[in-house]
Amino acid sequence: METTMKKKGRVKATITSQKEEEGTVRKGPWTMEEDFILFNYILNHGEGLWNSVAKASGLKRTGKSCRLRWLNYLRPDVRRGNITTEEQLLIIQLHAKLGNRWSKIAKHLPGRTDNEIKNFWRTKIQRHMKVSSENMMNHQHHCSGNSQSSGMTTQGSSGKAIDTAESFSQAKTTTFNVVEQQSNENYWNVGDLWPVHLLNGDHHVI
DNA sequence: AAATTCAGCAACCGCACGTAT
DNA sequence: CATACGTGCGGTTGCTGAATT
Repeated sequence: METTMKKKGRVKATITSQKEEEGTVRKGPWTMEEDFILFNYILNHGEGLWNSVAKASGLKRTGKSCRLRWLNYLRPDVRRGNITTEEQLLIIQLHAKLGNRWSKIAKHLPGRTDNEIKNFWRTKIQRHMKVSSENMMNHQHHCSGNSQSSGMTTQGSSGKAIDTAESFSQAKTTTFNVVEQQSNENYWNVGDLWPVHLLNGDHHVI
């Protein structure tokens, strides 16, 4: 997977968004106004046909960007932060079964997005696994010396993390405690957008 | 108190796949 | 059947705030 050189995306994106040239596609963080527009539009017209959403709503965003914003943030049933112990375990188990099929895993966790699960996995679990495997390596050096199989699979490009569930759930009971996360204070609450929905008297979505 | 490092997360990109023409 | 287009997915980047030095 050669993706190391290919993206410098967000910095450039932010700059262009600041310049705000006419007719160009906006990138980077969403503003509250944009959220408001998208939210309202989807309430009135429903999800799907994202390219049309992007055009018809007047947003200078790509359809992809609109979709992502809706799915990961604006959607009313989306739950953010505070991944419970049960959810953590479920993620581990599903990942052992499905590999990096984040959207599949997300389907088993109502309100969770593939992006959130993916981030959770990378930041919390993968990091933990790395530490564990380092510890294990040290331990092996001391004990036997020649066993190559570490028992840790850090997930290659397509493989499944066969042993991660086991090792994680073991470790979890002893050392791994995911810090309860605050939902991002930097962002306006989706609830702030809800009154619009009610004002419109429009209930046919959701 | 200031500088530096680390961790978390939103959002981008490219690719793959499905459907329409 | 071939091509175009729209959508979804997974990997990656880089900003930001928190923690540490």
